[in-house]
Amino acid sequence: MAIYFATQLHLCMDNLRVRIDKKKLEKAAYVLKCLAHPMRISIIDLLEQRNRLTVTQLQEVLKIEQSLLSHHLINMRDKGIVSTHREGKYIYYSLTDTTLTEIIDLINRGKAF
Amino acid sequence: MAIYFATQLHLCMDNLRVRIDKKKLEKAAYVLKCLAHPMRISIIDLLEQRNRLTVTQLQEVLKIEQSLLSHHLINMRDKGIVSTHREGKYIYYSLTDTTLTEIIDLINRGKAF
DNA sequence: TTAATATATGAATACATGGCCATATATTTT
DNA sequence: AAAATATATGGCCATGTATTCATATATTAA
Repeated sequence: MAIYFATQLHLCMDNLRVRIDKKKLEKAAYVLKCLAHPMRISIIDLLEQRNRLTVTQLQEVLKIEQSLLSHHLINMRDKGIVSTHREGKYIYYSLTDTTLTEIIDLINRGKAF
Repeated sequence: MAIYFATQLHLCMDNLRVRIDKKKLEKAAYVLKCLAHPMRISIIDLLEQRNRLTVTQLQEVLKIEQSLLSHHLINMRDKGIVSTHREGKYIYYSLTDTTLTEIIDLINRGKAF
């Protein structure tokens, strides 16, 4: 009876598969890990409002230490979430993908959040 | 000149604010942290397909060690991402919020991922 | 009641991350 | 050229996370 049930479970799972391939799973986890921080979510929210901001401008709004902000920004840049553009002594940061703002919007509405 | 520019930046940032309140930021980061793992993304993908699955069923598809899967599931349950329901010796896991599947869908389409 | 199955828990360990500080580099202003 | 400004980097430490292993608990089957 136990064997029967187990077999049944087994059969029943035969056509169930993870639909996302391994590479994409890893990339997604990698990027989500980067989203998963209050400060970085804030940065995304700010960049959504202004398109591009310098480190100093972000620092002014976020009120955090310069090097900490820099670490966060470079983390985000390394993961392809933001891109940079230098203009004189300023470096402008902007979002690379609107998917992120959609995720933030979802978060703002979701029950789980 | 430098002072003028700095002042200008300052003024320009006056009406820029993070639009998400602190509590929500923290909750979002907390939940996203939980999404940010290949195994847990896979679990969400599977639960989206079947509505509810036992640990054994998940284990069979994911081919990972029992206690590791258990740790992941309990992590997800603690964060309100999944809920459980016991039936005899089986414990069924299911998703609590469709926001998550929307996020997974976004991930599947987004450039950044 | 004993054995088997399903699931959870806890300790141990390795590794990653966040935050802080000091310092380096690039650019501009004086 | 020197000082000031904007940004990045690297070391350090504390804390968090993933994984494994051993063991515990709950339920059902024998």
